[in-house]
Amino acid sequence: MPPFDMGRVRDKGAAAETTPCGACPVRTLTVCAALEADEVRRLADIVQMQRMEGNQTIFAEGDQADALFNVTSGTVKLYKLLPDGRRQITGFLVTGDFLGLAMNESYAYSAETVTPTSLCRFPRRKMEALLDEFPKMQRRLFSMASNELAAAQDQMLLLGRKTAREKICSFLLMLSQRQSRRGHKENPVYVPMSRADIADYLGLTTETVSRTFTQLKTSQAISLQEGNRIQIADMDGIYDMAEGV
Amino acid sequence: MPPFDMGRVRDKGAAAETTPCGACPVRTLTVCAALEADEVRRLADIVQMQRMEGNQTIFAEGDQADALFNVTSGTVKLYKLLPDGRRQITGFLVTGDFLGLAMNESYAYSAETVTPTSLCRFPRRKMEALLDEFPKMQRRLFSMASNELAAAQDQMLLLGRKTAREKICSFLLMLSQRQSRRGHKENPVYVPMSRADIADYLGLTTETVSRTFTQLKTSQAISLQEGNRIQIADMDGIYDMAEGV
DNA sequence: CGTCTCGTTGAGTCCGCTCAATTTTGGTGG
DNA sequence: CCACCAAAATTGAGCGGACTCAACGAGACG
Repeated sequence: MPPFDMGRVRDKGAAAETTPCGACPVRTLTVCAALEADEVRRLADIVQMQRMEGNQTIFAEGDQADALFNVTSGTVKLYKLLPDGRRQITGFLVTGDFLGLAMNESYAYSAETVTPTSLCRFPRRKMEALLDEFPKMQRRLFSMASNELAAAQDQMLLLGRKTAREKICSFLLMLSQRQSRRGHKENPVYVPMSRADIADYLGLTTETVSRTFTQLKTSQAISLQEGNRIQIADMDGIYDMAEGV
Repeated sequence: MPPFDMGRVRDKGAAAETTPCGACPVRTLTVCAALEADEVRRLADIVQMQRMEGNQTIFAEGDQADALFNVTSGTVKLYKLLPDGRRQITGFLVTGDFLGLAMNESYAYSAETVTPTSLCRFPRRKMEALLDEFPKMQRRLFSMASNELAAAQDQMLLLGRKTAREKICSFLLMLSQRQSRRGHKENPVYVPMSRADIADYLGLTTETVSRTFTQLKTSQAISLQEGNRIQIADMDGIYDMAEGV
């Protein structure tokens, strides 16, 4: 056992922690991709690596927003709560995603890890100073925010107008497309989150999520595999069902 | 009748069209607020004023995105459609709001006027060139995108987890707060959009919207006034109902 | 005055929810 | 390696809130 174990022991890419950004394996996926070598070094000066287990709170809605994050591995969920405990998950972040786009002085949502996760932590003030220096980075961040906004609108369409089956199919396709954009195969789809998380993301209950998976399984459209993976057998069918065709 | 009637006749602030930006009455509300006088002049060089009646299409989802807009008066709705015609309105824009935050090469949603509307139209390429020149403006736009993102998350909570009554109450409060932020009274609330638009914004049907208004009216929480105005009689009660308390 | 659109109201249905009971999974210790 | 337990997922039964379908009323407009 090492003298300190902030979780680094299980990180195969631990080199990233000693040379924080230059050797970062996910740099091309994220904000940092916009930067030159010397700019990356400036970023490395202010960044702190952070590793967390699953189901840990990163920050809570209303907390003073004094840091931004970049997810370098793992999955994170963002959510908002109603006073009586009803929860809406507004997004799942994966490797390369930026955490902290929507915030003023305080965070507008809570963030929790789903799986064990590595984060780059940027103190907010220093980050803002850096943004003023590097318009390219600012631009990149703006473009990411634009994409987020477009995704948010898709999600509104889903929540407001789609049936349970359409929601589940859309969800599977979203995960599939996301992992293929990240350079993985589109199939099988890795689904690390619980039924409860899926339900709170899609505006359903865990029972309905479960029943809908069963239906899709029975109709041979998908098959559940080990390790939280789902094989989409009938990709075209799922596509059509996602839009109600 | 004037020789040309692109709608200007009904615009009391028609001066804005002759000195496009310098004299713009809503400049402090929007992107342009970030700019110096000489920068505003540069912006004025590329802007076109545009006036439209109600229920006109500004652009459609999938159209090539070659312009951005600023709403200088009136109300605009943004929406997405499913193949079978189901519609989700993702937002209502009013005076000072920026139109075109979420887009790549093509628009991610359709935009239609609700009431007669004035727009500043910015050709996209020229706008992008200007953004590179004026980081302040870029920054302002980023900050607006952040706010939009936070609002989108609130809307997801509403769509995914709130009941019909909670949705209607939240909607009224949103309109009330928006108009008080614009310097108007918080009450009565101006509601220019149809029941169908409200329904498609809240993920309900027109019948349910109508029934819920009737309930709130019956319970003395609100009263409908002439001119599409709604008086919130029990502001605290509506607040509580908006969050299910 | 007739027509058309929009909003309201009523009656009945259904999809997804609630409540409850199993079954399965994954982690722990013997 | 297996037994045990708690947590998660699945399945069942019945209910209810919002939907569908339909009728009716109220303005707006020609």
